[in-house]
Amino acid sequence: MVAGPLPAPSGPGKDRLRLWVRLLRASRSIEAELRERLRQEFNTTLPRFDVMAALYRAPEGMLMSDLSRFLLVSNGNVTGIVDRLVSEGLVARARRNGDRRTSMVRLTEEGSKAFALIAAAHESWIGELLGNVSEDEARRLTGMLDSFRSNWEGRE
Amino acid sequence: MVAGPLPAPSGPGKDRLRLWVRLLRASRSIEAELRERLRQEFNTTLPRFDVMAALYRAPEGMLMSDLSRFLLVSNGNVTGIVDRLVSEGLVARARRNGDRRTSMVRLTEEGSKAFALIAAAHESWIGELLGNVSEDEARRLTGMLDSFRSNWEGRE
DNA sequence: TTATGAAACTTCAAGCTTGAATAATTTATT
DNA sequence: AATAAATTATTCAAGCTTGAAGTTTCATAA
Repeated sequence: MVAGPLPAPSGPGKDRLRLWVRLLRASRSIEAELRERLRQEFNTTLPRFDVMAALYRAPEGMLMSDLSRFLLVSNGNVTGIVDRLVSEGLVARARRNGDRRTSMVRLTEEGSKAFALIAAAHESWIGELLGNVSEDEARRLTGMLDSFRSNWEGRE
Repeated sequence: MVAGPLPAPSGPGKDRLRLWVRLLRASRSIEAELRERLRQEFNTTLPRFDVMAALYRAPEGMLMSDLSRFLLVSNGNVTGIVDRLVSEGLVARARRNGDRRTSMVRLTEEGSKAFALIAAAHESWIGELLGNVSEDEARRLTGMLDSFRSNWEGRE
């Protein structure tokens, strides 16, 4: 699905196909670089960073199902990642009184401190990796992607 | 750092960070939808589709290392995916006279026919999923991503 | 030639990811 | 209350992905 070294395709719909290919290659390139740096500098992974980032914004904690919905991944997936974060002492599951099926997942104090460090590095990496996109261009692109998202939501 | 409803992040570099988050969410949403349809309609996966797409554009075949470089994935990864495609009869490894370390990987006739069908569906799915991005907007976005890519390449 | 190193590919362990199946609990219905 | 249905989370098998280590082959040079 990634673009090829051959004659540029043309015809109806080709512009959108080409856009998709560029979008995918860009996000894969950046993701790969972030993954590499997270591993080298902080000995962690992108999925763990994603979970911690979500929890960092929710000091009161999140349900497992909130996490999987927010991160766009499956329930079983989150279970495994949280398991590992718990075993590293970065995250804790807290029993709830109301509903015994669920538990609130939140960062431990150690997890919160660790994340703050990683997040600062992460933000500067993004600034570097997207350095040749001007802030103005970034805002315009973001706007386009927002309008895409608003039309996307409500699918399924 | 007061707890509570999180203010939209602001400050230097926040626009790029926000752009990255949107980019990632957009491509993950679309990828998830494509994966689901490939599974339901064609009983295949996105990585297999990617490999077949690359080979479809190279009738003379590709080396394993060409494939992994082109697809932005590791060598060992491609080995596994090609193994499965070979066992399904969609792809073949052909010995080369010159260099016995390598083999040319190419689509079988069956693989080529199968891919043509899937690719047609894939393109129409993209047209649908990106339907609310106008062709003109698609071209502009593509242009921005292209300029990003050209600055990106030459890293590492 | 023979050693040395580089290149192409595979194998492996660990982790990520999914969809399906299951278990536990809560909510709704009768 | 008793039953049925829906919700929440975990478990599981299969496949994807990586980085590192290992194998085979080729290229270079001493």
